[in-house]
Amino acid sequence: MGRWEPDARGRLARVALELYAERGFEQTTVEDIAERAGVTERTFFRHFADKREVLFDGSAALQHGLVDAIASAPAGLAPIEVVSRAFAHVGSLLEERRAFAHRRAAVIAANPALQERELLKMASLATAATAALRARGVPPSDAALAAQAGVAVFSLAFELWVAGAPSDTLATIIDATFADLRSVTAGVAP
Amino acid sequence: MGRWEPDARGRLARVALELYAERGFEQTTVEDIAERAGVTERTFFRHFADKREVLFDGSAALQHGLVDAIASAPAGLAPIEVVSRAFAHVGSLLEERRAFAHRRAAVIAANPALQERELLKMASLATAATAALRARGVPPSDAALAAQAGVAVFSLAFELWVAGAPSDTLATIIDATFADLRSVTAGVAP
DNA sequence: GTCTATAGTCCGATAGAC
DNA sequence: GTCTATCGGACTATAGAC
Repeated sequence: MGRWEPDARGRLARVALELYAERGFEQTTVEDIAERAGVTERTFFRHFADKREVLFDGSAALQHGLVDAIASAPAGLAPIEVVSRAFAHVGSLLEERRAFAHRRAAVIAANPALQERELLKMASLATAATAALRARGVPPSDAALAAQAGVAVFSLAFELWVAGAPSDTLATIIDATFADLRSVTAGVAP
Repeated sequence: MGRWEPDARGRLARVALELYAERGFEQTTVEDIAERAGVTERTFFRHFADKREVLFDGSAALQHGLVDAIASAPAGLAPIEVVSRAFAHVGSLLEERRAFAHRRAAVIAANPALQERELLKMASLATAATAALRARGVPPSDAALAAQAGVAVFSLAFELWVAGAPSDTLATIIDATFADLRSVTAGVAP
């Protein structure tokens, strides 16, 4: 057995969410997190660039899932349809972590500094989606608009999912929200 | 004549943009800004909540302009049309501060921490637009989608404006981008 | 206007895994 | 030996408290 407990990174991420939920983000110091995870403050900062980033450890995987789904969509689909299917796929991935996603969303909703970081991750998602669409041959401005629209729909659908009945799946809500967006941008009542 | 030079707030905002442009956001301390503006560090934090906020002093006025434009739009317009006109109006306001807006955009583009704050302001704009639409009787989910779509279009159009030819006005680009969004979400090539 | 807690960086040292 | 993860301490700037 080694000198240290394994998976310091995972422990830090779990403990941070716990403490942010218990006493709030600002009332929690990095030292508190490190202590409960059984490491030093210094170790926290080696794994995470700052105090917020610890809540966004899964966002790179999510982005990869989205990009892969866009890249592997059937040829000939309209860009908005590609994006719609890709986000629905990502939504189904999140469904498996429903309890975690809800707890995390509550913590983020309670603090503007964390919302800022979440918005940055969403913007990064949009940039990655734009690039993936362009790689399929979609013209730059179409790609950017489809990607931005997709992120807007995803964010809204995620809110509805968290607030709504447990019976509705995220993927279903995403599909419905894309349909609503089409009606709204067409200028007619859904 | 008073004991202090007037408009410390305005001086701080101008000096901060200057210094962030000269040597970068992170390489500038609040003390640097306060010193060049002829006040103490303490005074800076009395006017601005943090080092980033000093670049977003005009965002409340922008939000009011948007909300007013939504509230005063002709009755009977489709929500997306209300939003489109309101953002075009806001765009025409920015046109008068073109040089400033471009310098500010360059500084923000150079630093992720500033991008985060900008994204939060955009999210706040979307929330305010959603509320203004609901006040007109637009159903909640339509209002949120139209507002989010509007912010996405505005952000994209702003980027194009900054990157593009000086002859194109922001309002014109916004109108064109809204038209593109309609095509893209309808699933056809623009 | 002063004082202080906390975030975040930089340096080097150490201990296990391969 | 090399690579990687930990720890310790000193240090600056932000931001809030008094």
